[in-house]
Amino acid sequence: MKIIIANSSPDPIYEQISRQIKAQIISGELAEGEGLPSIRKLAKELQISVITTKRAYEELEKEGFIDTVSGKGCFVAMQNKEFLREKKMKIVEEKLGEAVNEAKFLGLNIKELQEMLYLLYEEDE
Amino acid sequence: MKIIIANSSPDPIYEQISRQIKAQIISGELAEGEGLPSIRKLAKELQISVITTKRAYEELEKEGFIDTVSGKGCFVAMQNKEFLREKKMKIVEEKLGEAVNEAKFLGLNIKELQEMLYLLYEEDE
DNA sequence: TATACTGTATATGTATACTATATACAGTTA
DNA sequence: TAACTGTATATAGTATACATATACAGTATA
Repeated sequence: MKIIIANSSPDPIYEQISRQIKAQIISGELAEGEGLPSIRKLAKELQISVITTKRAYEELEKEGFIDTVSGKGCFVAMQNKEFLREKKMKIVEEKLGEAVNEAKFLGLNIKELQEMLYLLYEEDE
Repeated sequence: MKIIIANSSPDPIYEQISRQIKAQIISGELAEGEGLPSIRKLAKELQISVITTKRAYEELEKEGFIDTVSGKGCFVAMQNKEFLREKKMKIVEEKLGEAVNEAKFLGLNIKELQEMLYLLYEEDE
């Protein structure tokens, strides 16, 4: 498994790790049921503390991307497509909700908002 | 000018102030060119430090809602409607942009996003 | 010009949250 | 038992955010 830590990045190490693993799960690069490196192994490889890798894995577990079994290891969760989809929706919904609240406060109507969304989406295709 | 500070609120004082003033400017309750209470006067009234009111005003100036003139005071900015609109758009765009990035990363298409947006907007009407 | 207002700049205290850690503990397998 | 897994607790360093006092500088006007 490839993980790259940039010390120059403003993002915390544990987040860099969990983000990269999450991306690999979503893209299918990491298959369902596949085992992840143990927190110790990964920590050694990346020259960081066990606690930090643990925290990265914790994030992933909280979001349902992996299952972790004490004494055995961490594994990519079996996720039926629908469940994964729900999870994605929820993440985006949160962000979108903030935008909507702001828009309402500022008096933008739904049409304006939709147009804006469309433009932003097409922007860098 | 009415400003209410809730010590129970998790939001910092300066933000409570700037948010309320911003709302009053947007709603027209505070007219263009109208003078705001001086940072000292407001600070005394709210029983807080001058620096805190100053900070609230700074926020407002950064966003273009007020103009502040050293030695004279702070005034609601002259804002042609178009300019105000642009500003609103920019604020919302930022939030919306985050949502779009997340959506793309997660592989949601524009149609799904638009639907989600619509539902969120209609939600609490 | 003196006075009484305006906003400004600097240095400081405090609290809180975040990141990362060491180390001792507990489960699993062979 | 040995060698691997993850877990829990206590701790330290750092960064950031919030609010402050106080000394400074611009402006108006009596």
